Amino acid sequence: MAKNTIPGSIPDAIQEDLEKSGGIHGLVSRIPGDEERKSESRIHQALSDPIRLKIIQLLGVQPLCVCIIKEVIGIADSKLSYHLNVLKENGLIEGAQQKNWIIYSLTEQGTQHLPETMKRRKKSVKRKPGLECCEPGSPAK
Amino acid sequence: MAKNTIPGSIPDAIQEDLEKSGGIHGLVSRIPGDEERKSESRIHQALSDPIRLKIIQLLGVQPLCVCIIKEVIGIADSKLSYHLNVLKENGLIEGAQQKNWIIYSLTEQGTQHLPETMKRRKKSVKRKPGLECCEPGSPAK
DNA sequence: AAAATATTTCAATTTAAATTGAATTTGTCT
DNA sequence: AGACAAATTCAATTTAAATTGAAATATTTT
Repeated sequence: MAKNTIPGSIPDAIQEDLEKSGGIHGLVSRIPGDEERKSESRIHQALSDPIRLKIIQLLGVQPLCVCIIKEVIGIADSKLSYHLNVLKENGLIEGAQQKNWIIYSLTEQGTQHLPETMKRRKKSVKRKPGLECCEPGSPAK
Repeated sequence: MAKNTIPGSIPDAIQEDLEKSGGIHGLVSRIPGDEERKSESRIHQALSDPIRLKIIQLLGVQPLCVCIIKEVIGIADSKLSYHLNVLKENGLIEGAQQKNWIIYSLTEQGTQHLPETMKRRKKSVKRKPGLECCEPGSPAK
C-alpha cells in the first residue's frame, strides 16, 4: 500500500526531518487538500492585478458606483467592467443596482484583503474630510 | 490645480459619502500608492498557482530538497524549477546548496503566506510523527 | 416612446504566463 | 579526468488572461 518512491539518497538533515514528519506521507497529511489550495489560488489570482487591487482599496474607503471608480482609475468602461467582474466572480465585491447606477462594495471576504493600513473595523463611513492613510505628497515608494 | 472631473450626476448616497471622504482627491489619499500596490500584486501573482502554493505549504512543514518536492508533487524537473524560481524571485523562498542538492526553505515573507491552519510559530521541526493538520481520510472538500 | 446615461457583453487581438523536452551547469564520487 | 546525479536554463509551443472598440442591455428622463 505504501508506494513511497523516495529517491535513493537525499541530504542527511532533510532525511532526518522527513522521518520526524512521518515520511512523504506524513508531509502531505500536514498540508491542506487540493480543493482548498485551488480556491486559495483563485483568490490570489483575482488580487494579482494592480487595477483590481486599487478597486478593492477604493471600496475599502466607501461603496462606489462604477462611474466614480472609472473617474478615479481612468480606464475604459469595458476594461473596468471586466475587472469588476473578476472581483465579483471571486466573491470579493458585490454590486447593487440603484436607479441608473450600480453601486459596488466589498464583501466580508473582500475586506479581509485590504492592506493593514486600511483595515479599520468595516461599517459606515464616519470621519472628518482630512487625510488619513497616506499624504498626497509621498508617492509611497 | 484641482482637475476634479466629477461626473455630472451620481447616486445621492455615494455623493454624500464622497463629500465626507474629501471628494475624489480625499478618496485617493486614503489608499496606498502605486508602487506599494504593484509590489503587493506581484506577491499575489506568485501565489496564484496551486503548484506554487503547494510548494510553500510543504516548505511550511520543513525545508526540502528539490528531489523530495518533485517526488511529492510529481511534475517534471524543469517545470518545478520554473515554479521554484518564481517563488524565489518574489522573496517567498530561498535555496541553499548543500553537497549535490539545493535545499529550499521559506523566507520570513514566505511563512506569512501559510494558511492559518499551518501558522505555527516557525523554527525547528520538533513534533511527533503522527498526523496533525489534516486526516488522510478527509480530502479537504 | 424616443432620447440619454450607465454599465455590461461580445468577438478579435495582444500580451503575459505556463509547459515541454533537450541541452547545460554544478558538484560529487571513483 | 571521467562518469554520474541534481538542478537549472533555454527556445519553442501552448494556454490563459488582459485589452480594445463596437454593439447590446437596462434604467431613467423628457
